[in-house]
Amino acid sequence: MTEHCSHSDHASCTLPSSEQVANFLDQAEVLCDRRNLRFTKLRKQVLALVCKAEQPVGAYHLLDELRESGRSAAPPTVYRALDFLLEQGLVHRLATNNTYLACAHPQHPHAAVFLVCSVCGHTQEVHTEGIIAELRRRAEQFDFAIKHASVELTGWCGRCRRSQ
Amino acid sequence: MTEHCSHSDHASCTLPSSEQVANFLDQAEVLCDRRNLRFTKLRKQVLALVCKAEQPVGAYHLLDELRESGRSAAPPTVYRALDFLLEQGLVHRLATNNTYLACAHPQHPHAAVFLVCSVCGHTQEVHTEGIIAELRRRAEQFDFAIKHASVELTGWCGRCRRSQ
DNA sequence: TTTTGTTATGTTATAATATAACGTTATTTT
DNA sequence: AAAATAACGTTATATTATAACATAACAAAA
Repeated sequence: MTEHCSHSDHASCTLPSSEQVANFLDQAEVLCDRRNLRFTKLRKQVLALVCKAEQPVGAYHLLDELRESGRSAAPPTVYRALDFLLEQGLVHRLATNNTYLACAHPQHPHAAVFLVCSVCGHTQEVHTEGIIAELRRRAEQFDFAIKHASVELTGWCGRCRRSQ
Repeated sequence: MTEHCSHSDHASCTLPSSEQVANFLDQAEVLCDRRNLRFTKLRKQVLALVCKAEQPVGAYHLLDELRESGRSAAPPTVYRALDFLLEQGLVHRLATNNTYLACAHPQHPHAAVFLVCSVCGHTQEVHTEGIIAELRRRAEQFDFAIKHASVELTGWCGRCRRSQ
């Protein structure tokens, strides 16, 4: 698992080129091995589907894809796999639209900020530790210890704004 | 509608004392009048229910309460009222747990940060314009214009932390 | 290397959350 | 008063997620 993001803009690293997907899956396998967890065929397949999607996907979309692949699958099939991947920090869940996307930086646990375009659906994971640290400080002032930060910013991406 | 919060800690102003609820409903009515919108009996009743709840409530809980009050109600009844109240900034929706709570400061549109205790459910609206402004700046760096910020911090409140 | 325990998955059913569609009532405007 | 608009009633259904229990796969111990 690489430690640093090679992108200049600090946006999502999980672009769906097949090479990147394959690399990401390999890294996920290493990560699970190190944690003595089973990166089963199902989990790998679900992660691959999430990973190669251009945009965050819904659970039932993944379910359809699993079925199309020939596998017998029901809702618990996909939710259980997603739960595992969420716990391991390999995917994120967007609460505002009930979708899942591959984590850009599974190597170290992190809270992330998501920019969700309400027009085209394009979603970008931005990792700004500064923001999260500031939120943590503010929460502490209220005697509150953050376990999970859901920061989802919905609006218009530049592309959609310019094309009206 | 008062312009400034009287609390020292900048937490939620909507505590469920009946006096405060009545005051809040009056303010909501004034706000709707000024906007030439109808603060109907249903909308008032739903806002009252949200407002007097000690914690954020689910839509179907509100539905039950409407029915208990003798009114004929179905899911659209409550969702339509909630949609209106959301649009007017009188209530917020928490995406992480599908609940609704009265807005602490409906007088001016604002994005808020929520501290949600995963143990006792206690939820606090914190209004830190600094955080939201900073998020907006960060988003701008990505050519992104925020329409809505969902910032929900889940964790342990001091009370639950101290009692383990 | 069977036995045993644990983890993961299959399967059916159902819970929980939310909206579509269309008819009726109430309110506002003309 | 008539027409237009907005709100609400009602039925049905879509969407998202979990409960519960059986079977299979894997790991650890004997």
